[in-house]
Amino acid sequence: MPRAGRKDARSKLLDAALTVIRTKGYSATTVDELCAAAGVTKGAFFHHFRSKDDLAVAAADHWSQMTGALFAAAPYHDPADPLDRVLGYVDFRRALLKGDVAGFTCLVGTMVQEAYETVPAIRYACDRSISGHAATLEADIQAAIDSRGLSPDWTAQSLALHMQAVLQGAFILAKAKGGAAAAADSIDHLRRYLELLFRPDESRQPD
Amino acid sequence: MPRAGRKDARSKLLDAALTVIRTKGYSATTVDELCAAAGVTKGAFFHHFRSKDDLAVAAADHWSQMTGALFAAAPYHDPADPLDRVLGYVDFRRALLKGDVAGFTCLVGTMVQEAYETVPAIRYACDRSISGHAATLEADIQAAIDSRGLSPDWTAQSLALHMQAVLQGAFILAKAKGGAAAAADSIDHLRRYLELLFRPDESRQPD
DNA sequence: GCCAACATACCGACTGGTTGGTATGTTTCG
DNA sequence: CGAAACATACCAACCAGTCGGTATGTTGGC
Repeated sequence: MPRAGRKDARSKLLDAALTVIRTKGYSATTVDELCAAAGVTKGAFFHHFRSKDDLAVAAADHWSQMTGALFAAAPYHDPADPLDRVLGYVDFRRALLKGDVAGFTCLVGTMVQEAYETVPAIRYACDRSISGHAATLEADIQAAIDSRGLSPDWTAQSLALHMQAVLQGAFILAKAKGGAAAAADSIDHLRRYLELLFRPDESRQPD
Repeated sequence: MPRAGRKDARSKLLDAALTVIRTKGYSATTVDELCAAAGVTKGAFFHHFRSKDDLAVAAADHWSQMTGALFAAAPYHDPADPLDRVLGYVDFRRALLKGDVAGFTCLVGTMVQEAYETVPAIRYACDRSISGHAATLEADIQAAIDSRGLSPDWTAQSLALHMQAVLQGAFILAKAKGGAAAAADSIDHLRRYLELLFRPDESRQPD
């Protein structure tokens, strides 16, 4: 166990991986670069990870933990109405679109694009991260369905995944356009969709 | 000018780039690999392209041309009601989700994720491709707005881009899950959103 | 009609730097 | 001490890009 308080090489490498890989992509990121960004040597890298791909899997799991803690502590869980919790989640995601593009985009969305076919272990880790995060929304979505007596022809799970798809697509727009504006617009459309699904009357526009 | 009928090295390299890069990602794709897939030599590669990045830009433009022709010739332009044309586009995109994941995912969405920060020229080319394609939907969306006398607080352009975001996000889901099912569900949600936006009455579910 | 001059398309061996990974110390801590 | 946590030195494979050369037109002057 490393000394508490001071970060060990493994943690520094994982933290460095989050920023470097989100900036340059996975394949273009070299082990030396990762070591330099983390302030450790190559020996430390291969002491903690068997290979670069092995670090990618660990980084995806680390990402799941970091984001899991962030969303678990976020205030959107507070409202009594489950729909407000779901909409609060969307608002929370939208509010995260600040600063550099690399700062708010998704590690696993980036990595799975490059490695889905060539490195199955990375694909599995990214799927775990995305699907696991989506699953945290399912209960609130289902409660919103039940509270309004709806019986839709879609599932809470598919809507939760769709929300992730919109976010991932918004990140691609942000990368292509070099800014968050289009991504924010897309998240606004997602919010509007949820309003229309669950509050068709109130959200109808006047003639 | 190359002999008509026989493909020249440049075209073969661009065609090979579409499949290889979509399968392995841009950075992980080597020039030698591209040459092997195209059946040409390295000399031919650097005769036609100054660098690997130069080919990426040309491949993005080639992608725009190929997909532009595909969508221009598609039957979703036929309906008289502009909303039906927009919905027809979504149905057409959904119907394209067949075969291998690499076969239906997007070249420029893949490339921009890796190169948005490091190679500006590639980012511009990918933005041109995505935004140019989205622009082909704007007129129909605007006509659908006008035909129903709506005055929404969103623009036709933002909705067209949102549709691209959903598609790009759906591709990421497909890559993470190793199949098209989740992507198809997401596109279904996009279609439902459009129905709710433009036909709130008819698409209301019965109590 | 003919040939020199030039242009385009392509070939493939070669290079110099880079990359993931290894082998072998050294330090730190219980 | 002994093992885990690093550090240093090194390597073989690989990779983008180069370069001299060939084959096949194309153009223009006489």
